[in-house]
Amino acid sequence: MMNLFADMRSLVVDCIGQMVATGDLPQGLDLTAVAVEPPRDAAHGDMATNAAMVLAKPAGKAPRVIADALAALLMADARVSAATVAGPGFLNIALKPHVWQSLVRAVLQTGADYGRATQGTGKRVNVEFVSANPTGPMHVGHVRGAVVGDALASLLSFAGWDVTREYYINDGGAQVDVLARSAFERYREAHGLSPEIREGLYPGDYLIPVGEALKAKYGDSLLDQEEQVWLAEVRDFASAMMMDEIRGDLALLGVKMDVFSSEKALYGTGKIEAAIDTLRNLGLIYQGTLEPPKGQLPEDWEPRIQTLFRSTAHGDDVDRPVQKSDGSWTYFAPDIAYHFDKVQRGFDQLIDVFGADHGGYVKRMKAAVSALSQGRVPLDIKLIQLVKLYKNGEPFKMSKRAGTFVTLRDVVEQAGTDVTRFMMLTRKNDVALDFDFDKVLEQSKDNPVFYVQYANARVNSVLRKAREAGIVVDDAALAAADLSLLSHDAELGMIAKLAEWPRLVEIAARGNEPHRVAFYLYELASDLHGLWNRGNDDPNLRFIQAESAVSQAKIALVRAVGVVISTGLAILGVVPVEEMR
RNA sequence: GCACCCGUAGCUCAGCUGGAUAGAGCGCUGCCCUCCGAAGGCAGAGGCCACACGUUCGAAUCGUGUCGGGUGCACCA
Repeated sequence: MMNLFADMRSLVVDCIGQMVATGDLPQGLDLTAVAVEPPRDAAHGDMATNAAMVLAKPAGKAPRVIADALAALLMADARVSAATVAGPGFLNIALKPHVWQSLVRAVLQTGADYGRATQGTGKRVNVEFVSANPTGPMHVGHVRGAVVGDALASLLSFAGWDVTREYYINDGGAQVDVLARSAFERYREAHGLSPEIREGLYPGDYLIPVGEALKAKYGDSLLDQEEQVWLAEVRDFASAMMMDEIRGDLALLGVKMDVFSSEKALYGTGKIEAAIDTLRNLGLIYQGTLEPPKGQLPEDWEPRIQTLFRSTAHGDDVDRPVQKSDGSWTYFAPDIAYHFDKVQRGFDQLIDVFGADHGGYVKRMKAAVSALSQGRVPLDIKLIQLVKLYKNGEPFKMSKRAGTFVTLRDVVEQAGTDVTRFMMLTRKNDVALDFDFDKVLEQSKDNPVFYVQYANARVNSVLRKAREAGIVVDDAALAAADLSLLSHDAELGMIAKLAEWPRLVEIAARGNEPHRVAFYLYELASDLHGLWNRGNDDPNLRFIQAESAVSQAKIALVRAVGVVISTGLAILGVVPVEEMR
């Protein structure tokens, strides 16, 4: 796969090897810190390496001495046009134009696979995200986590990982009982009785259809029964309906899960016991009493003997209870079992996408996975910060349907799937994000979604115009074009941006940071808009020229940009538009 | 009180394993359509990268501490 930065790094490493062979450098050097990167300032050349500075100390030589020798060796390579030493020992490398030009051909030939990385090849990763309680429709808070999780999964897949998208249904706790009671009131309502939506129940209108469905199924047979009679059935019925609702919400966002795992399904199977026993066999389970929390003491605090997990042995601040004093499991216990299950399914890496309010949960979860996998499986937890909604500059927080919160459906119906998804990725996950309904629909540079889409539309516009002019612009013809005609600095600069794509994918995938893709696409779009407009001043830079061969070369570049935009947008789950309107 | 996250231009934010003169958008100034979409582009002004020490050839980036802001803190999920 075409990755110029990786190629040049290999070259640098080869040259270092030669210097070792000739005795100019000692053997056994650690080369992991040797990097080949785009220089911050384009005037410095095409690529820069820190090799001489990194190796200076272990080699016991001045960086510039190493750099000079390295430069001479690099110059012998057919791809290198210049290798100059600068500053404290940077080695700036300039590539011959044909190297850049051939990259365009490679992009056109590999198409949507250009930039695909191999760092995850042969490895399996599980990305757990959303995991909303099945007690109502998804709300704004879930949207960002859903998009980030889904885009991250796509990104990792593009980086070679075998990815499983997974949803953990929290259907085992007290809140599904609350759901059942709330639904029961709607069931009474369906029978013409006035519902008593007491404090603590879910008031949203979305439960009205659940009440009606209960009536359709059970008639009036549950009406005068005690709670203990109907609770379990109504709970299962209502949460199943809510999961259908949630699946619909996910579909609206374009998210497809591979696996839904149920918390409730863990109970009674012995899985929780097995997970805890595994920890016990490691000597990490004991009976004990926790210290009271520092600071203001809860009023009803009293020391209690509980079953504790020695999470402090794996980096946590305090040990955590897995069983309450009455012997029942805490929420943490099935979570341990669930993660144990994921470990046993053979994943090489686990990722959890949680809301920022779960920050206090991170250390204990990592401790559990570390213990259960004997340190084999890393768990990365991405905490997703809040989304603040605005409309007409005012905070926007009520929904017609749900009453107390804005639903995912509210957002997607107003902003559209593509806009919503892209906007959710315009911040890194641990920073709060403002989402302004007016701004995201605005057609201006201020709106990154529009800006990137506009660039893609311009690519298509050029292809369309070229066809009208009788120029052959299918990918095969463009790949066969005489790309040596792309010799202008502006064009070579555009290619350099395309060359960054594989590198960007690697960096983003390594850090589990899909937002980097969105930022890259914005920069790529900016470069294209810039190149486009330079045709105003310099007719030689216009894409469609009098000579067909010249046009083909220039259009090949434009098309290559379009390929990368499409590929990047696909990772984000955004459909590229062909034409603005 | 403790833990985690954040603190970069007037505003909203990028900044990968430490690298050369710290970037983008908005806003502000001034330019560019006889030209493939100006829904764009170019240029300019605007910074003690919260602060202080430390590590190093080199720190916005790593470490420690301080100050601001947010979030979470016993058998709740």
